[in-house]
Amino acid sequence: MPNRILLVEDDEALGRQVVETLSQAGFDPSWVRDGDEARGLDPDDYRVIVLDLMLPGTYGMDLLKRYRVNSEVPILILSARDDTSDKIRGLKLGADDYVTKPFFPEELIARIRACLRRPNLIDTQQLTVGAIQIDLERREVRTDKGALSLTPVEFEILAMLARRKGSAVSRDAIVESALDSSNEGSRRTLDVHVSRLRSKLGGAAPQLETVWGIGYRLTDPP
Amino acid sequence: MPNRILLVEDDEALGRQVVETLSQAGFDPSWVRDGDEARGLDPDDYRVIVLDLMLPGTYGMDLLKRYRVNSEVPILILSARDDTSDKIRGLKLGADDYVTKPFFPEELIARIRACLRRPNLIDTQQLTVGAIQIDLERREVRTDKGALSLTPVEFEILAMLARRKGSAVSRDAIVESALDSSNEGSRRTLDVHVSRLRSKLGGAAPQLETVWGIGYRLTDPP
DNA sequence: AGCGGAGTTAAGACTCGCTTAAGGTCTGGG
DNA sequence: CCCAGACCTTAAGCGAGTCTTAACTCCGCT
Repeated sequence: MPNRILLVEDDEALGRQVVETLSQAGFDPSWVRDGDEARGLDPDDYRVIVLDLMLPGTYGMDLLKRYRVNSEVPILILSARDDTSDKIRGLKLGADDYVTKPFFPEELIARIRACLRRPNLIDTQQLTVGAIQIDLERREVRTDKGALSLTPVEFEILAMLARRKGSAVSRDAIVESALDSSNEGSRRTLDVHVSRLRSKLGGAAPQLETVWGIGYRLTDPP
Repeated sequence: MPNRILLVEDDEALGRQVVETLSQAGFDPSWVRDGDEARGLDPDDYRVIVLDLMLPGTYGMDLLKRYRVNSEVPILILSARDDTSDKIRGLKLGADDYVTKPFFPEELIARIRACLRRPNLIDTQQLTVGAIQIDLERREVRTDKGALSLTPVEFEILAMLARRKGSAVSRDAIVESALDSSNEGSRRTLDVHVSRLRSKLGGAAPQLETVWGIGYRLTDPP
């Protein structure tokens, strides 16, 4: 029972994906599809609870309150990007962290690990990679030298790499997420953006590594 | 009589839903379907009044005024999403808070509880961002140079940014919350309002930052 | 060496946002 | 009933910021 995680998620596809990711990461996920079913469970049977706020039947918020009455288990909520009010209410009601949909599985894992490490913390959507700090909420990037002014494309590229910190990301994936997907023109375009990104990153530039034949990778310095 | 709530709502389905939610939450709701009927009741018999502004017969606004003449009971109004002007008028006439339709039952409950907790305060929230002070109840904005006279749209924009102080807010989100959503015409309209807002903000204008390609952000000065 | 992927630079096209000015609508007063 | 004022919207011009393309150079692998 060391790594039991409860996932409350009604979306079939997303649920399956998360369960698989969790398994691969060494967790032992239980997946419950609706709030009414989740209501009967004992939250203390789990190390972390991942809760989608948009649920049929018992609403997620309701469940959150219910669990918090007599349990201190870390609760991580999933919410839609622009539903700020829900996030706020969720955190006020005792959630420990939130992840905004859509998210990369790696991001969720990282947050869960963070929950386990230091129960009851964190509130801001910040990614840190070495000297690079990315505030997704403010849409701002800073290094030890201060804030950078990045263009939208540069920001997207960096954020994407940071979310998958440490893993190599293919050029195609980056192009698809950060550039106008309609454009399948020159394959040198990404190079240009990365080039400028590096020059703006200054001393932190070496963290943005080229993975030859694949794409790029953003890593912590040794 | 501890938790009597008066609900004035003409929509059958919505009314039923709210009544049920209120009951489950431990309140004792009375449901009246139209304004004329509600007019005869004594507002002080209730702890909170939930009032739909769109009513047949006596208009909701009328009822609101009438109640406010000789009662301090907290009044919470329901209004349609884009009916900003109604909300504004309602608050000016002494409503304590508003909930925008459609809403989650939990949200309504939370607001009612808030009303009970701090009678007549709810929307007294003052938002402060650097030198800018926003009084949501008085609908007044002041900077270190004194009070500003903002138009409804300008106020809405500023309030929205202030509620999400520090985060970048998309143009779409601002337009949706502050402008008539029916209008999807010129996308330059927001620019004009922001421009005028900045000039009225004077020295505090730099706090209203442009986030290129995204929207705007209101921040504390460093 | 040779090949192809990656980096750099500069130029042009394009998008985005700010401003000013000109209708248009609504409201309250005369 | 009309007028004046306040407000919102639309339009158009401008400047600045950003993206893409192309051409060339550089680098790593075989």
